[in-house]
Amino acid sequence: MARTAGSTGTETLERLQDAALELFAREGYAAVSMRAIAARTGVQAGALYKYFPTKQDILFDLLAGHMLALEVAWREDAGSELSDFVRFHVRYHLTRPREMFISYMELRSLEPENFRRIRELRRGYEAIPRQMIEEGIAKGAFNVVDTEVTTRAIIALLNGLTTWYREDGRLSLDEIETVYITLVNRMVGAGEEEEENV
Amino acid sequence: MARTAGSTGTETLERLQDAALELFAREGYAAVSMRAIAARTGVQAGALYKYFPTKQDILFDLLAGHMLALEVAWREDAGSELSDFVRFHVRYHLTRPREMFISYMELRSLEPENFRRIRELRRGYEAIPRQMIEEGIAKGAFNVVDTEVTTRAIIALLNGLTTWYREDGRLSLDEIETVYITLVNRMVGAGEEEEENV
DNA sequence: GCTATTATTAAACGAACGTTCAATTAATTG
DNA sequence: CAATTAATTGAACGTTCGTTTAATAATAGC
Repeated sequence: MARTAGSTGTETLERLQDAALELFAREGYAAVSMRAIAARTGVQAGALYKYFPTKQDILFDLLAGHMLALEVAWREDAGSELSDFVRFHVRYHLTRPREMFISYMELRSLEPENFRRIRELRRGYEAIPRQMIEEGIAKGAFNVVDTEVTTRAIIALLNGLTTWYREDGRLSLDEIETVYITLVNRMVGAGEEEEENV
Repeated sequence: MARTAGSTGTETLERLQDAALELFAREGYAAVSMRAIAARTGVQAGALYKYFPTKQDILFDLLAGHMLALEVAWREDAGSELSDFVRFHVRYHLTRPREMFISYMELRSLEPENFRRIRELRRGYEAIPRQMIEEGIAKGAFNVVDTEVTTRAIIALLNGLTTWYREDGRLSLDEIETVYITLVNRMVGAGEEEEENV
């Protein structure tokens, strides 16, 4: 019962977070035990508490980390068109399916205060397409029946990728990206006569 | 420790199923204890086992019951147009938000065999819009970039209602229904020049 | 009004849970 | 190479979990 040969804090932390991400995505937060996370990390359960004070903190850190990285990534190659956002969103999330999955599936597993904080980050991110849609309507470039429902529907469409996308599927990332851009453009009534310019 | 005055099996079963539905929807299957379900039902935990052999069976019965009722309801007022399906789907689910929520959120909580059975029911139901889209394309009434991605995206859009719809929201059922029909019509490229006929 | 039958309680089961902590070894520092 | 710090073990804590069961009160059938 002691320190393991070759162990370093940084590496164990990385394995721990990857283990938690994988297990939370596969089984759901509530169904995953600290012992299961520890086993996948390659340590005993007690060792996890060197890195996180509670199980809840593991989840919160994963979700907050994802949301912050997402915002940073967007700022790095932000575009001004709604199609730029769709392209970015699809590409970013399809290369991180587990993060995408838990960050909308496990909101309910957050304690109230943590929930509020993640919800705020999420609101900030979703404000991006929301504003693009509103501006497009204001400029007359878009044409929708109801701004609010359309906005929510588009966000739901994008997040819904989670429920059916499989990395080993026959569909390529490019293909999905292209189709989603077309779908969203149609939903907002963009172009109208030159719609298919993706 | 005995039978409670005025108790009947049928009524307790109904309360039990409603309690489980409410709690599973709010907290998630894994986070809900048999004792919590019992408390909301108004009995002790042991009494639940007169009605279901295991906790898993409560969930399975809820999901299977929902899927079967859904299919029956569709057969009762089935239409031939994709917009008929969208109208039906939105209306049926928005009046049953808890069932809608758990039946796509708690698939992961099903044991393998139960999962397969519910997935089959779900496949059967989703075959309805799938076929409508395929036929629309074959007839030249629809125009899409990729059938498979479009179909999945529409299903994801419909199921995504779950994530943002709140019964106390400002949006009426009719309003959401109308917008969703328009959105789906646009996604499949229906009409093209007379698109807004809902 | 007795007799089955039905519905429930209360207590108990072992297992698993999240978490704590003293002991111990590996790596790092000077 | 000794002293310090970092990382981990393994056992234990009290609690809660899903489930079982004997006892018992309320109802239904004849």
